[in-house]
Amino acid sequence: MGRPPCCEKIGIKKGPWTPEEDIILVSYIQEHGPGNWRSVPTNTGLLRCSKSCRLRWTNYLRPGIKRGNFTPHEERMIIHLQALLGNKWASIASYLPQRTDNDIKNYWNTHLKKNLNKSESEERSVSENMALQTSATRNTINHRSTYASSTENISRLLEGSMRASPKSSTANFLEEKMQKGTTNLMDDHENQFPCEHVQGSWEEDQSKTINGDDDHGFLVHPKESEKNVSCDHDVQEDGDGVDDDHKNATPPLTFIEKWLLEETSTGVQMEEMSHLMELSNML
DNA sequence: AATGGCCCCAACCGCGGAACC
DNA sequence: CGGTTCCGCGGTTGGGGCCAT
Repeated sequence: MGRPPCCEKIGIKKGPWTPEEDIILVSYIQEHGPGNWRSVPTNTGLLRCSKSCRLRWTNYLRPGIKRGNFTPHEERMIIHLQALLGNKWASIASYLPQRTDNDIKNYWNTHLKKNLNKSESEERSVSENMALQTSATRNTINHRSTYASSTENISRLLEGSMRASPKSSTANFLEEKMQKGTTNLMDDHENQFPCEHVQGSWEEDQSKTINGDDDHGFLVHPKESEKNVSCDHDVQEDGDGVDDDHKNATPPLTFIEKWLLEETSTGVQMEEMSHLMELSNML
């Protein structure tokens, strides 16, 4: 006999998650920590399969997720990493720990791939840098509100829920939750996951990060992360990039890591980029 | 105001490898 | 060791929102 079945197929709810379900899931994970997804639907009473719970958590509810526009720096990183790694979204996401693989995949499919194809067909001689600048400009003009954190994210969900429907008992419960201080849910969360962007024990193999601001985010590859876990801040909107700790990181850096370090501190020149691409092809 | 088309993204599906018994 | 299930990943899609007409 192997493991017992994940979940009953019958009676499983599909489709968008409601704020109530989100709260139930978050509350449960706060208490028990992520993992053992099979037991989540059973213990919470959620009519969702374990897979759906895991997906909802990792792609949406997990602390430290940055939502909204991708910065030009993130865009560059994705383009580079995609060129180097292919469609290994999970691997790419490990270099952008505030973003989920799903987010990156979506962004690639809806924005970057389109832009790259377009610029390729229009004029192959025009540098990629130009295309990126155009894209970055569009980004700043056509910006959407950025979810600063999952806290705000859930707050929004809850607010929407309150407005949309007369107060149910669940809604009252949720509102109570929200009114207890500044979203106690996430305060508690902060206690349980003191470093939001570091997933720590619940996903040991996830990358641990040390962040700069949007344009200068700094990160450490998973394999080096244990030494460099830092919990000094939430999702940052300021800071200026590489700090001394990282410069002093002793383990040998991979090619990509080296490039990322260079990239974050100096910006990428197109010649360097093409050179790097050549190098990576040779590897 | 109504309608249709397009865009975007959250969520689902299916697969492969890992884990468990 | 083989069978069964879990977990994570990449690809795909459904539907809501936005915009032009």
